[in-house]
Order: sequence, then C-alpha cells, then structure tokens
Amino acid sequence: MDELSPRYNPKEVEEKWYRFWEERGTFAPVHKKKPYTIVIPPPNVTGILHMGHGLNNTVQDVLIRWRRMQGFATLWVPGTDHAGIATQNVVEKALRKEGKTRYDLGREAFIQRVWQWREEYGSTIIKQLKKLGCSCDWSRTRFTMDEGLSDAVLEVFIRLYKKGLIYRSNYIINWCPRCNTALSDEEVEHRELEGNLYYIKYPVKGYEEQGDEFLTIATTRPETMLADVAIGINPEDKRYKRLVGKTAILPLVGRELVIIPDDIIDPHFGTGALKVTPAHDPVDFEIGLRHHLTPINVFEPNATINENAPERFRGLDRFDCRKKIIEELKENDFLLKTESHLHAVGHCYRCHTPVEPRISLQWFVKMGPLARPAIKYVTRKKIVFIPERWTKVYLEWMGNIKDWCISRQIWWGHRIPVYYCKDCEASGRKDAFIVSKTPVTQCPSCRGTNIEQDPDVLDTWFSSWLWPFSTLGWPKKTKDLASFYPTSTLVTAQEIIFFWVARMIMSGLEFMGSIPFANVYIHGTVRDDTGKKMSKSLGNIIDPLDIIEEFGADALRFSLIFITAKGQDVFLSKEKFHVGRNFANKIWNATRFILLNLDKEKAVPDIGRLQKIQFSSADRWILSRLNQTIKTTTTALEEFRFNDAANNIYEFFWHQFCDWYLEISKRDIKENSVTQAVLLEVLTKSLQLLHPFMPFITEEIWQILASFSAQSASKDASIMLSPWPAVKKEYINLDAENAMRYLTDIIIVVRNIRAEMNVAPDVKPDCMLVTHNKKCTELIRRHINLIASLGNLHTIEVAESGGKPPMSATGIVGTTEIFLKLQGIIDIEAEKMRLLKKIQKKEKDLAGMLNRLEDAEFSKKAPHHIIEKSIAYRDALAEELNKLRIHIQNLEQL
RNA sequence: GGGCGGUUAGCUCAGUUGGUUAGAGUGCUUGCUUGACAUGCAAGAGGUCACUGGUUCAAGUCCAGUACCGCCCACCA
Repeated sequence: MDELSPRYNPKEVEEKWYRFWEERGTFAPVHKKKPYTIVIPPPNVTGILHMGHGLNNTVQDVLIRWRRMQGFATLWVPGTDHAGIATQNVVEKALRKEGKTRYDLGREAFIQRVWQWREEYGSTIIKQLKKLGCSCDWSRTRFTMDEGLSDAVLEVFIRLYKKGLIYRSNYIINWCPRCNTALSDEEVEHRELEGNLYYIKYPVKGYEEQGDEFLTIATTRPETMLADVAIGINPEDKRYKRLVGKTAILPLVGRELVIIPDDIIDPHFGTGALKVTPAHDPVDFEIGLRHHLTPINVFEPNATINENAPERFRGLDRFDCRKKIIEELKENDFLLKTESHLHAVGHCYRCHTPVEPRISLQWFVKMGPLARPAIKYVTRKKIVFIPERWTKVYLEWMGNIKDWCISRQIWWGHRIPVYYCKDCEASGRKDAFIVSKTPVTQCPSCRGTNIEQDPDVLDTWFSSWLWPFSTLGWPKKTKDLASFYPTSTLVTAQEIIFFWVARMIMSGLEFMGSIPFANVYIHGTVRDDTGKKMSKSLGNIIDPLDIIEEFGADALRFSLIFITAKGQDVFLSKEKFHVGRNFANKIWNATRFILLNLDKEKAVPDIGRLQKIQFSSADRWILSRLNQTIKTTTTALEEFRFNDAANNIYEFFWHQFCDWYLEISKRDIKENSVTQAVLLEVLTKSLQLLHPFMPFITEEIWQILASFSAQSASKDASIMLSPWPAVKKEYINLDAENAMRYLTDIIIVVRNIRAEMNVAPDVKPDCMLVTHNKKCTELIRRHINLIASLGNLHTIEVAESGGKPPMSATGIVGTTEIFLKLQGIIDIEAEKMRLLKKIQKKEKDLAGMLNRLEDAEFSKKAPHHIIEKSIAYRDALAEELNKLRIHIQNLEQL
C-alpha cells in the first residue's frame, strides 16, 4: 500500500475508511485528558440527511477532529430524538395504507408498531452521518426514548412539579385539527395569507334612539361568531364610549352580547369594535378572563361545528361553515362589506394545517423562574453566542417568555407521569391526581384501585432539552457526567434557538446547577441558489448523499466550509462542490508527484536535523509560509472562522506549495535530500491541517506516507490522533518571503511578456535585468537558474545600469527593469502579418454585425435577447480589434 | 408592527481592530496535452464596493439617512 493510484477515486478511499472507523470505533475519548465536548442537535428520527445537517455536522466534526488532534478528550455523543408528532404521522400513514387507524390497533399495539418502525428505519440518519465522516463516539449513541433518557424525563417532570413549576390548566392553546393535538407556540409557523375582512352588523338594543341600530364589527373569521359572548371596545374610543354596558344581538343566533371596555382593543383596526370569542381566539380568551365571561366552544377537536351552535351548522367543517355564515349574513343584510386583508395565520409545523386556537386542559411549565438565571448567564457572557448578534434575539425572547404547553394528545412519546383516581374524581374531589415516577395502582386517599394514567404524552422537546446531561447518564452520577459536563460548544442553526438552545440553557442551570455549554455557534441556513430554504415540499433539495456519491464526502465537506462565512446563509448549487472535488484531486496528485520522486531506498532526513545553512531560498520561503499558515489556520479555528481556515490552507497548498515550490523542486528533486525533506515536511503538516476538513483523503495519504517517513513511529497510527501542527517560530522568515516574492514577480513579468509577444513555449529568449539595488543584484545572481528555468529563458544578464537593448520587450518589478531580447526570436514582420490577418477577419465580422444591427427587419423581428447578444458581441469585437491594433504598435516600438 | 441580516467582478460570495494596487471560486478570452494533476498549467480581461450626506491625514470598512431584497418575531381581530 505504498503507491497512489494515478487517478483519485474518492468512493474507494472513503468507503475503506468509513468501514474501518466504524469497525474500530476510534472515536471514544481518553478520560485522562482535558475534555472538549460537543453537543449535537439530535436529528429527528424520521429524518434523512439534508444539506443543513451536512453543514451542521461538518462544522462539528471539524471542531472535534481539530480539538482531538490538539490532545483534548473529545466527546461527541450522537443520537436521535423520537420526534413524537412526526413519527406518529409516518406510522399512521403506513397504517392508513392497510386501511387501519391507530385506534384499530389500540395504544399498546400502536406503540409496538412505532418501535418496530424505528428498528427498521430509525438509524438511517446515523448511517448517513458516518458516511459524512463524522467522528462521533458511536458506542454512546442515544435515543430520547431510551431507558436512561426516559428516566431523566420523568425525574425532571417530578422535580418541576414538586417545585410548583408544572401545573395543569384550562387554557387556550394551539390545536392542530389534523394531528388532533395541542402544539406549543414554537411549533406554530406563521404564514402570510391573503384573507378577507368581513364587516358584520350587530344590532344594538336601545341603540335606535341614536339614529343607527347597528354596531359594525370587522372580522377575518366570521364562523367564530357562533361562539361570540361579548363585544369589546376601547374605553378611550369616543365613538362607542356611551355603549358600554348595553347589549347587542348576535346575528343568525340571537344571543345577547354585553358590550365591554378593554384596553387591548385597537380603535384604529377595522371599526374599532371587537367580537369577543374567548374559546377561539387567544386575545379574546384573555379578555374573557378579565371580564369573567363564560366561553362557548363551537368546535369539535377536528374543527367541525359542534352542538353548541344552531343545528343547521352542526357537522360543518370550519371553512364550509364560514361560507355558509357569509351567505346567511348576506341574505339577512348583516354583511356590510368585504375587504381583502393580508394577515398571518398559524400553521402546524408538521402537517401545515391551519392551527385552531382551542381551550383545553393541558399541562404547562412555568417558565419565568427558569428563564431568570438563563438570562443572567448569557448577559454575563458565561455563554457566548457566535455571531454575537444572536445574543440579543435570545435575550429578547427570554424576556417575554410564555409558559410552555408540554402535553400532546398523541401516543408516541413519554407518557405523562400523572395518575387520576376515578373514584375521587367521581365524588367531586378536586386535584384527584398523583404525580409519580413509578406506576400507581392504589389511590393514597381513598385506597381505591380505579386509577388511570394521563393519556397524553410530553412534547418531544421536553426530552431534547435535557440532552447535554441526560445523554451522559443523569440523574445518575456517572463518570461521564463528571468528565464531560458542562460541554464546550453547541453548533446549530438559528431556527432552533427557541425550541432547543434556550431550553437547554434553562434545564442545565436548573438540574445541573451550571451552564450546559460555553459557546453557541449559530451557522447559516442552507438555501438553494434562488434564496429559498431547501425543503422537500419545494423540491429544491440538493441531496448531500448524491454529492457524496458523485464528488465524495471530503469534497462536500470542504466545499461547504469553503463557502460558509460565519453565520451567513449559504446559497447552494451543485457546481459549488467542484471546489472541494478539484482540491482533493490536487492534493492527491501533488502527493503522487512527491512520492514518485522520492528515493525509496534511502530514508528522507527529518527536517529538524538539517542545518539552516542547507536550506535554499525556496526552502526557507515555503517553510516560513507553512508556519504562517499553521498560525492563521489555528487562529481562524479558534475564532470559529471556518471558511477563513479552509481558505488559508487552500491558498497555501495550491497556489504556493504546488504552483511554486513543487515547480521549483522539479529541478533537483531526485538528488537533493534537503528538498525531499522539505517536501515531506510541508506535505505532512498540510495533511494534518486539512484533516479536520477532509478526513478521508488525508487519512489515506497519511498511511501511505508513513512508510516513507524517517519516524517509523507514525506507522499504523491514525492521522486523527497525530498532534496538531505547532508553529515553529524559527522557520518564520520575512526576508525569505520578500526575496521569493521579488523573484516570482520577475518570473511572472517574463511570462507576461512572452504571452503578450506570442513567444512559442519551446523558444528560450535571452534576458537582461537592470537594477542598481545591490541586494537585488545579489538575489538574481544567486537564482539565475531558477529564473531561467521557470521563465523559460536562455541566458540572463544582470546589469546595474543600461538602456533598452534593441528589439526587446520591457517590463518592470519595483526598480528592476526587465528586457526580453526578441531579436531572431520572433519574426516581427511575420507576426505583424498574422495580426493583420486577424484584424481583417475581425473587421469583417464587425462589419457584418453592424449591418445586421442596422437592418430594420432584424431589429423588428429578432427577439430582444438576441439583439442584446449581438450588441454585446459587437462591443467585444470592437474591443478585441482595438487590442490587436495596440499590439501591433507595441511590436513596432521594439 | 418590532427586530435582524444583505446590497462588492457576468454569476455565487470573502474582505478580522479604518491603512499600499479591493480578493476567491466559477464563468469568459488567449496559449499549452510540458513525465503529478485538463478535476490541470500559464497569461489576460472584468469593480463608481446600492444611493446620499458626515467623521478622518485616510472609508468597501465607522456614523446618520434613503432605496431595494431576504429572514425572524408579534394578540391588529
């Protein structure tokens, strides 16, 4: 295994190491060292890897591999969450194909069925993470429904309950009529919809005396009028002040509605009067509480009309009911007018059905007391957001935090550990429930055994918010917990700050007494090249697995990092992955070149044993550049500037090492052992710098390289456990860098002249360099061969002064004048003829194009973009012609 | 309604505390199959840094305002 295939095959290489790492499980941390822990956002168990995960996990793996090489005990616990609603939806969908519902199976069997599904498909995303090269400790993989994590969930519920932070209450919550469950505020997505604002006339009792018998109310949801219990107006509103306390009549129903004042009502919206519907609107619910109104609920859980509405509406879907109401209002002349109106409507984040506000009995967590310390620790910078601007977003949300509705009316999840004594309930005792971690079979107060557990389960986030410590064994006092909590860094996307990040901070402080992580790195959202968020429903997905298949995981990883500026959104298209693919190919071939030229019989000396005096200018230069690169790359990683880090290595490796040093080395690589040592040194260190970004290719080359290295100790050892390169200050040499820049500039100018004068590649002109600077003269003298070979020159003459030799082209670097002698090299007359011919052809083209554009037929008939193209072409031709003419002038001046 | 981000090369984007000639990838033009690599090499063209004003010896960078694009939050029914 000591030769590289002529062509780099990422699939082969990545497959090999992916399996090797999976079998050997090399990622477990060594406990003795200083810990560095990363918190992975546990992906949804129903999920498949999308580009957002790709970016997220690449960033995390870069951090973890880098820190591992730095000698930290790096722990990255992988896992998935049980995604209650999503998973249940998936399994129910499958059942529906069999013509069954979950009720046909019953709770036990259904849950069995979900577990079965999870066995089969639940580890898809874990496998995909492995393919991406993630170096998680797979032996510690966790699932939020695991025994340990479930125990943590129950423990937390009990503790919070005992502290008075969990309560049960009738409250207006977000209800998804399709999923048939409550949703937290964060699970509701607001979408702008074009709706209507209906102006409905409510007759007012005793209002006739004022000359108008109606109070007009604007609403977007006329169907909820069936549940109206009052009319609200702003107490300061002069138009309606006198109506307070009077009654209005609810059209179509006939119920009497009291008119009440409330500050929350905006006199400038609609007519300034509000129909109060406490059962179906959160604002109205609050008003209802303040004014002791009894709500009337007219919806079934599936959002059809129930028996509280007049019979003719019963059973109608909410939207059908809306139509019917409008019709009836029109018929009875209650509808004054309809205006179109743009407003935000809440939708279920899982199934995208419009959410229905609904009063129901739910469990809540009181958030205020949990939020206070979580605010404090962020304000005092014990937890730092990167980029910093998210701190403000976090603090603002925490400052206005609302209680958290944690019960869900589904079956898949952690069942709420609350037991009701049916006997006590029947005899009218309030609070006839027991909160208990273990199953309850007997009522402690009446000794009855008619006990039922709460049928609801907990919000999935109620388990995810414990992730940083529940995965380490909490509530047990484990070694892992002691070693790895608090963790170091959390890497996540901004969408999840409220769902998860904020709640983890609160739970960490509450249950562990310390912050869960020190840094929160928020990366950008991955979007398609039109700026849309990538999502399955939009069909604009670039599947990371396709990219891995086509270009390789290394290419995917490097490209993602390369284009992702700190916290900025990423716009993707397939072409963007060419950077990574091409770079991997470059690394492979550079290595191939070096290895092909090493003397296999003789060991290459270790760089450290060489005397400084043995190094050439180029050696000194590249070693200085290497150490500068180590420095800038390390600093960039420390500051979470991943793209800068990637850019640094890319620039160094390709445009300095490959473009220049490798080319220079070609002159004597076979026999110069110092050059060989430098090549190996730079290659080795570069691979190490690259390893966090491109783990597969660097590992492959590392292993092959081991057989060439003087230190045989590195054999068999993985690059991932090798020490991160340290900056060796003694190699940083600004003089060497300046000298090399001067020499390369001269070579570039020479090449420039050659290209301009059309000197054939195999022709070597003579050159004269004129400088009065002694240092420059000295430098040129020492590197005449170098300049000659890279500039493809015959002879080089250095002079302190002198005029332009006849028949020569000129260039300049600093104060150094460069003369390329072209006498006998190019046949000026022939060259002029060539150019003139070209000019003639272009002139013809241009004339044709001008004719075409002036042609009336053409400009009439041709489509606009063709005309634009023609104009552009005309301009390009004119420009080229101009250049050719200047070129001829230059030739004449020689 | 509130908050945040963006506007730099044809396209997609970098540009750290203000400091030489504003960079990369890609695309384009020209030349090259040179024994590592055409997924490549060499050379080149291409920018009024959205706009207006201010601070400064010096502004893509700092301040104020304007315009457009995007995102998040929000109880205007």
